[in-house]
Amino acid sequence: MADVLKNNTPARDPVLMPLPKACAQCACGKLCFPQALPNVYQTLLPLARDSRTRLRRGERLFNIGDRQTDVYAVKAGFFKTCMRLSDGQETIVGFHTMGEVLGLAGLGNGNYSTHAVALSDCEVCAIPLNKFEKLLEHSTESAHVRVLMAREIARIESHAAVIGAYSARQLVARFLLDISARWAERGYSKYEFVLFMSRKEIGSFLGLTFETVGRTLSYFQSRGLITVNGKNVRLRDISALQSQLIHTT
Amino acid sequence: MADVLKNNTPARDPVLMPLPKACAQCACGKLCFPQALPNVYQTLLPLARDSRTRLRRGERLFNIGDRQTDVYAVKAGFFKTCMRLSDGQETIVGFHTMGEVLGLAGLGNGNYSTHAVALSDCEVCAIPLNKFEKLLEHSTESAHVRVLMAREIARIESHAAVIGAYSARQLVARFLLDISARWAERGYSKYEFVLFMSRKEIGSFLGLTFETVGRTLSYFQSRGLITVNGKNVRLRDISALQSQLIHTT
DNA sequence: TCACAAGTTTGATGCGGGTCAAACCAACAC
DNA sequence: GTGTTGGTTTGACCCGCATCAAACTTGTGA
Repeated sequence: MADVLKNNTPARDPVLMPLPKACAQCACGKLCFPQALPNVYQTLLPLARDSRTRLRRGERLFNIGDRQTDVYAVKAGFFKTCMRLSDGQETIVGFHTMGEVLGLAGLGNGNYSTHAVALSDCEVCAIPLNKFEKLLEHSTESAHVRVLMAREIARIESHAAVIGAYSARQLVARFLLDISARWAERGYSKYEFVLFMSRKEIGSFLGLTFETVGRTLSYFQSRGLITVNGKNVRLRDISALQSQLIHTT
Repeated sequence: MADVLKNNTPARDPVLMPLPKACAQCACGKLCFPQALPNVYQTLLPLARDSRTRLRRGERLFNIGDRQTDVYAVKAGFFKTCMRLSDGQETIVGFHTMGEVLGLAGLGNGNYSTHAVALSDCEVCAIPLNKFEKLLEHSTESAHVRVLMAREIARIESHAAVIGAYSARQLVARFLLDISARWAERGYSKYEFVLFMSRKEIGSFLGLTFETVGRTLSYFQSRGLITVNGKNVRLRDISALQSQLIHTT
């Protein structure tokens, strides 16, 4: 939780501090605050409470409804963000990994709008809200945050549209391709990866049951499109997977 | 009135020109750029290309993929925003009415991420992007736009979660209650309203077929929860509708 | 005004995916 | 090691919603 984090940032105006070039060296590279904004690398990390905040698998970064204290950049590991529906059940609205920023939706009313739970051991930059807002007084950084938020809107809109319109096969195929693409962006193989979430979590994200997710994976395997072994997945025929997307049953 | 408005707006900065008080008089009132930000009423409208841009039913405000030129505030009428899926079909991702801002998602890459189509005759403020960005150099306005975007993220996240998890009855009940609440916010009756979209459009938004939407409305009517007559709806038992949301099956 | 297109309602039927169940496996605590 | 818990796979069944169809209503344009 945010409270346990220690503030070790300098006392002077943090926004304009010479940077420890930690962002530049960070494994997230350009993914976190992406292209065309070199200044951000120099301004973000020095604002963090602690550039090495770690969470263990299962720990929560923040809770829905809690007063927002920080904005977070994921440095390593995987998170899920969850929403609680009116009937009490929890639904996953996103999976997040290195280079992504968590907590932006909380800027709407000052409370986090989702939970964020670590799916693996994680490392984040926690940027206290007041420092973050200080950063946003600079128009370049401010514009950049708008870009991040706008992308988030477009991403979720597309997800919502797809959830309502696609079949289980289409959804699972799209999910695998999405993971693969994000993996490739980070320099890993787009063909082989480890799912960092359970079938149940995939199902919750896609609006399916875990049995259907598992069955669909088995189906793809039986057709030679992928190889699955537990959480290990290998995409054997990406274009065939892609063609699953356009074919209405 | 003009004097009041002049007071807090320095004359030399073009962004903060004394306003023609149109925003203050606008029917959107506080809904457009909501509470706690009086300055915005005074700065937004003067930036518009034309404070009386009108569209007729069926016209498009912008198209997906087009280079973004403006951000829009809806003054009157109803819009839908649509996304095109990889298989070519179009899905509705939102309905929008007076006081809501369209085009914010386009700030992500400079292109509109959805279509926006007028469902009725409409009137909008079209604010050219360069003027909008000028406005955003002021930290108050910039923060306000972040609030709008953050709310949009939370709204769509919740929509995506619900689409995947709710049954047809739950979805339609929630939809009616949502319309009702937004209607009430604008000073109209929360009990009686005219649906400004077709069954097919509701279905597209909720991930259902138009037949299922119609049947569900008929079902609610048969149970005395609502009265439907074409596009005219009257909510007769709001709490019973709300209880539809929590009851699984 | 009429004519045609589009939207709505209701019914009949079938399938995709939810539900229930059982066996198996991996992770972890002790 | 052993027990426990949670995740995975596969099968059997069935229900909610999609699909197909037909009759009807509403809207729109000449």
